[in-house]
Amino acid sequence: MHASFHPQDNALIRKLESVFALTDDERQALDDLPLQVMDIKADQDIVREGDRPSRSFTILSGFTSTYKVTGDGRRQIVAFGIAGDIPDLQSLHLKVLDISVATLTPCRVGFINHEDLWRLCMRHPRIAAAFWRETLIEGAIFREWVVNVGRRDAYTRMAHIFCELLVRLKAVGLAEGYACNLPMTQSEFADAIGTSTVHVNRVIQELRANGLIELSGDRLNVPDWEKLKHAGDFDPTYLHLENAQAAA
Amino acid sequence: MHASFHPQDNALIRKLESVFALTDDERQALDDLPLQVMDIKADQDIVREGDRPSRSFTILSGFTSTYKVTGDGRRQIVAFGIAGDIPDLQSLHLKVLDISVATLTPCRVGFINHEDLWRLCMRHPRIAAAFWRETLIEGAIFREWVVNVGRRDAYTRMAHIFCELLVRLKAVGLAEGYACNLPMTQSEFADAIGTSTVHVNRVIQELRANGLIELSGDRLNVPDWEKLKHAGDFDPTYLHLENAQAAA
DNA sequence: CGGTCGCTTGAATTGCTTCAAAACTTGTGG
DNA sequence: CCACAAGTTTTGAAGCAATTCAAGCGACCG
Repeated sequence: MHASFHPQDNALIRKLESVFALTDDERQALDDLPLQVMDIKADQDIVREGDRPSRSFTILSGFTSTYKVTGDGRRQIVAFGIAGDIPDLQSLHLKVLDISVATLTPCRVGFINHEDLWRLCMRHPRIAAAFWRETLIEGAIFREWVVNVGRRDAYTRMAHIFCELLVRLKAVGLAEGYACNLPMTQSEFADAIGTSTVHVNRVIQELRANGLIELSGDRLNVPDWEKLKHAGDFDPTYLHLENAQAAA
Repeated sequence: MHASFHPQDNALIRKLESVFALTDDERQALDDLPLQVMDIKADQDIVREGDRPSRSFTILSGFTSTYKVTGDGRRQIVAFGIAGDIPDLQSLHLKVLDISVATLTPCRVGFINHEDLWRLCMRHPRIAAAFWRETLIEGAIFREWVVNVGRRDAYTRMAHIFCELLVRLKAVGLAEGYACNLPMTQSEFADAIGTSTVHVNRVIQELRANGLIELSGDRLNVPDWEKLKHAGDFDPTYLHLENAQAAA
């Protein structure tokens, strides 16, 4: 374990605590969970499609992308990972990974052996249920992305992604009001919304010109949340957040 | 419960049995699971976005579509349901439904109270794990659909969907060789691959002209599986089938 | 200070949409 | 058993959203 890491830095535990009140027993079990903490630089694959991992990892800090590559080499990002997420939790049940996960920024991640995860789930059914629930929410986000890419134009799609990221970051305390850090490049956004980089650029400029976003460098600010929500056809229900005001 | 229904008709139990060998105890618990069997005619919503169901349902026979509708009324189908599936199992953990499920054909479905499902999961952790696993595979399919809609052209997309449906139907014994029943209309396929109905029609004709599919009425036949797989950029890994030959 | 990476702009091209209408299929009631 | 209605498939033509290619600009970094 990394010398300077303490359980209270674990965004995953903080997230679980926000869903339901942990008993002392559960809290202890989570604190005791062996975590191999590792710092990874930006633009590195953490796991790759085809891997058969014996452990999963939680994001302690930083941003990741979950992606697949088509036969002719086109990349599609299917999810962004933020602090508290376990992007490859599925590998606990599904032996072969069908996705790759890469860092978008330098990341601190905590690897957890599947063996330890299993033990935790068996002894603490409510924690098992919470993990299951997390994977179900992840699934709900995938569904919304299918809709986004399948039935919305590029302008709406881009606005939708901004909405989703802001709300998710808010929910884990990584947004200040209607502003947050977004380290993705336009080319990464393009791979997420299924368009070309050039078109993402034009659409972002349009959003800017319409006063819906202020985006410079890594910083996003949303001057009029209701307008952006409307432009992005965004309804946060699918994120299944408990504290609904985070989704306001 | 419907008079003429017997547990051995339950495609869900057959599917679980194909994943791992059930103990007598588990088998008994599944057979005893109270199931409210219902026959539903074609093109009916079974559950709707926004519902807060106290039960889930398994498809005993027939086909369903899982869909969402955008603000401007465009429909996107995010999944097709076949016998053995539990399209709204997520509602066990997520109170508000973020999707609607409709019948594509007349369907026989079995409703299971969440209460009973919870009891089953608590007493039989391996069954709970199998259900969790099913939802994870569903998630893997959503991811592949994001890639399909985001990064493949309409011709490839259509071929991909045919591949996926054939393999899934094969896995539950609903295909004969490389042929199966596909009751979806071209307009439903369009909503699944995120294009217009007109374009689906042209693409299907192209697939036909290239000898990749024979499709008439509800019947699909694939004369050259390898060619269709290649045309659809299809790799069945993401379906996570245990008996790999089903995916050959 | 030169090289790499990300952002921006313009112009030509294209895959797909939209609109419109005809041909075919299926189910229903007289 | 035929006739009609309703839904589905097919075809053509015009239009557009987004792509591709190409080049210039700016910022950061070794």
